Amino acid sequence: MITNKNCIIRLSRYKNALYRLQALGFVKVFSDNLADSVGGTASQVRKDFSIFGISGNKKGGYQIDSLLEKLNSILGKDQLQKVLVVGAGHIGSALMRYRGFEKEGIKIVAGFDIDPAKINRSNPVPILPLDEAKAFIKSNQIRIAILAVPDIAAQSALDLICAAGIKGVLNFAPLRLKAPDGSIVNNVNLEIELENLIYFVNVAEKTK
Amino acid sequence: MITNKNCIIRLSRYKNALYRLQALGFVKVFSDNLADSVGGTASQVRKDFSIFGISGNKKGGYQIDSLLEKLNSILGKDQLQKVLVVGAGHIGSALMRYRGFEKEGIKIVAGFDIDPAKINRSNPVPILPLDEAKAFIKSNQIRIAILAVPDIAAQSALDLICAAGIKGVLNFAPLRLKAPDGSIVNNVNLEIELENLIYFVNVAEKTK
DNA sequence: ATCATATTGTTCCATTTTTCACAATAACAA
DNA sequence: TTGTTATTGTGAAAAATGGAACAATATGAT
Repeated sequence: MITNKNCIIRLSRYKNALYRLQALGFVKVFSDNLADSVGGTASQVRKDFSIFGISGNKKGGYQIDSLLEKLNSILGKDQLQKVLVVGAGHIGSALMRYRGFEKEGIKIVAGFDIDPAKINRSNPVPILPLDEAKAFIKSNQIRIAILAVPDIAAQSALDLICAAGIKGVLNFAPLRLKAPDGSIVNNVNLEIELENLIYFVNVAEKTK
Repeated sequence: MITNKNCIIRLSRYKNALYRLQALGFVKVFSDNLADSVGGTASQVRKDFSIFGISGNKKGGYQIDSLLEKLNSILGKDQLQKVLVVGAGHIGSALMRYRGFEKEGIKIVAGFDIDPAKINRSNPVPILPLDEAKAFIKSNQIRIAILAVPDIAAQSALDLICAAGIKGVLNFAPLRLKAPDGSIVNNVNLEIELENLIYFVNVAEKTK
C-alpha cells in the first residue's frame, strides 16, 4: 500500500500536465516529456506509473486519454467531490469564492459559521449556522471539509464535523489538531510555509 | 548544509509548541514532550537540535527561553519580515487581511494589482499598481512575496518581482513556475492538497 | 524479413531520512 | 560520598526515497 504522499502529489501534477498537453493537441506522451513538465526524472515517472499498474507502449509512450482516465480514477476524480468550508472569515470566504476548484471537479457546497451575522442562505455557496453542519453532512454525505476557523475553535469544530461523518480535513488553523479516529487531517500552515521560505532565502544569501 | 525542508518545518513546529508551553508556565522541556506536541519521536527532536548545534542538559532537558532564542535565530525571526502580496483577488485580499502573520513577526506591507479598480493607497495594507512594484521592492528592500494572481499572469509577475529583488516567493497559482536564477519559489497548491486528501480518504475507506 | 532505434519496465544502487540503542553524564537521594 | 536514575547526544542500523542503468520489446526503416 502506498503511503508516499509525494508520489500522490506527483500523480496530480502529471494529470495537470497531461491536460495541458492534451489541450495543445498531443495524443501521446513519453516519460521524459512528463518529467520535464513537472520537474522530475523520467525514471520516476515510469516508476510512479508502475506502482499503480499503469503501463505504456514500448517505443510508443503513453496514450494521453487512457493515462488521464487511469490517473483520474486513482485520484478519485471520476466523481464530483463535494466539500464544505467551516469558518466564513477572511480565508474561508476567499476559498468559497475561489473559482479554481471547479475545473478540478471539486465543488464547495456550503460554508458554516457560528457568527449569526455571517449566515446567508441565498449565497451562491450558502453560509449556514454551525449547528446545522451535522444534519447537512449526513444528509448530503459529505466526506471532505476545509477548516478555516480561529485556532481556539479549531479542535472542537474538527470533532464536531468528524462526528458527523467527515473523513478528511484540510486544516488552515496554525496548530496541530488531534484527528478523531478514522479521519485524516492535512495541514496548510501559511506561517510555517513563509518561515520555511525565509529560512532558505537566508541560507542562500549567506552561502552566496 | 541543511537542505531538508521537513527538518526546517519541524523547527517551526517546535518553536510554536514551545511558545504554547511557555504560556502555560513551563520553563524547561524534554525531547519527548516536544515530540508529543508536534507528533514525532524524541530521537528526532534531539537529532534536529544536534544538527543545529543546539544542546540541552543531561537529565535537565532544554531551557525553553534559550531554546526559543536559538530556534528564532535559525528561522530568521529575530527581525520583522516584510512581505508583499501580488494579486488582490479573493486569495490575495484574504491574506492581506489575515491577522495570523503578525504574531509571527511577518508583516504584509503592501499589495499589488494590475486592475486600477483594486488600487487603494489608504488601505491598512495599501494596494498599489503593479507598475510601482519594482520601485517599492527596491526602496523598501523586500525579499519575500506571496504570489496570488491568475495562472496566466503568474510567470510574468514572478519574473517582474524577482528582477526587482524578490528572493523568495510563495506561489498560490496552481501551476509550475520557472524560478529566476537566485530566487526560490515554494508552492501552495490547494487543488492538489485536496486531491491528496481525497486520495487518502478513499484508500482508508477501501482498506477498512 | 531483418535490422536499428527508441522507449518502457524493472532491478539494482545511492542517498536521504528516520529510528534505535546505548554510552556519557548531570541531578538527585541516601 | 557513593549510587541510582533520567535524559541527552550520537553512532550505527534500518527504512524510505529517488535515480541510473539496462534488458526487453514494439515500431518503423531498409
